[in-house]
Amino acid sequence: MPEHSMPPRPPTKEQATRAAMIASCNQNEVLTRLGDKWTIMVLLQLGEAPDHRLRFSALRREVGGISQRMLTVTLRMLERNGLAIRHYFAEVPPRVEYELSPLGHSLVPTLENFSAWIAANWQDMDDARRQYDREG
Amino acid sequence: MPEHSMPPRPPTKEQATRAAMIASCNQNEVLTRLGDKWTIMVLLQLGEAPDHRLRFSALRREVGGISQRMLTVTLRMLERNGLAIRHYFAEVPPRVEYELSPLGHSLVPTLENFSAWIAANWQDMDDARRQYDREG
DNA sequence: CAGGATCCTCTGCGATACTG
DNA sequence: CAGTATCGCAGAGGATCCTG
Repeated sequence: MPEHSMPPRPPTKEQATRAAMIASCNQNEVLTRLGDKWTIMVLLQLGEAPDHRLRFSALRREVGGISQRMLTVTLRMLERNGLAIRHYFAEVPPRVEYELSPLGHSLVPTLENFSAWIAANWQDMDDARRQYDREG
Repeated sequence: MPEHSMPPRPPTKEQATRAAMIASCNQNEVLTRLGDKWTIMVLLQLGEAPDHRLRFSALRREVGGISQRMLTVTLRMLERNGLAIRHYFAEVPPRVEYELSPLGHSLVPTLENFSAWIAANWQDMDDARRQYDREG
């Protein structure tokens, strides 16, 4: 079964090929979830927002370049893992706000470190890259 | 052009669809490179190693679960971006050691934070996930 | 407005085989 | 030992169209 389409509410299978995934591999596993660029960007934006809270469209604008699909998927994943809370308002044009949970909020400082490092050092990386490429 | 095979020494094209990628988007760009799980794992392992230095096979063992191909690709990318230094010894069975550059080393503390956060909180994420899935 | 359903295109990455 | 070269496929993720 190709399994196209967006993940229906219970997103996907959780079992890897082997259930034998203890501590060390969990690190690895979790890194895979949290490490992708969209997740980090979304968490950072929520972290910066007033009340650590933004509605869908605002979040999408802030993150920039993310498709609606990926934002949905990313947010669903954050909600599922307890990092974000979804507030749904059954208004006439529906409004949905996403808020960092305390757990999610506790991750923000680390991500901001990461972000700051990049801001401070991407030039150096760029230079190194250009030199590497020139040398062939 | 399908472009299979491993990236020849100058790894790949660097230009995105638009060259118009200034500051904010660079963040995004860099996150894509550094954010993947293998890169982080490799940097962490090198950071922990004596002299921040390990040979290829040792590194592969430490990281665990990484294919030889991905380790090569990851290391090449770290070298290209000035985060790691490749030391080649033209011995009879060749030996290659990878060492963190000062730049690469400066990133390690942040990654260790990340790692520590995961170790401290993956249980909570797990619980949240199970509950989310139960509720459907 | 928020997001589900589809379709379709890349590419990440493992498996495998070969070399200096 | 530390790669390089290929093949091949599952899955990530964009573009679109459609609703409550």
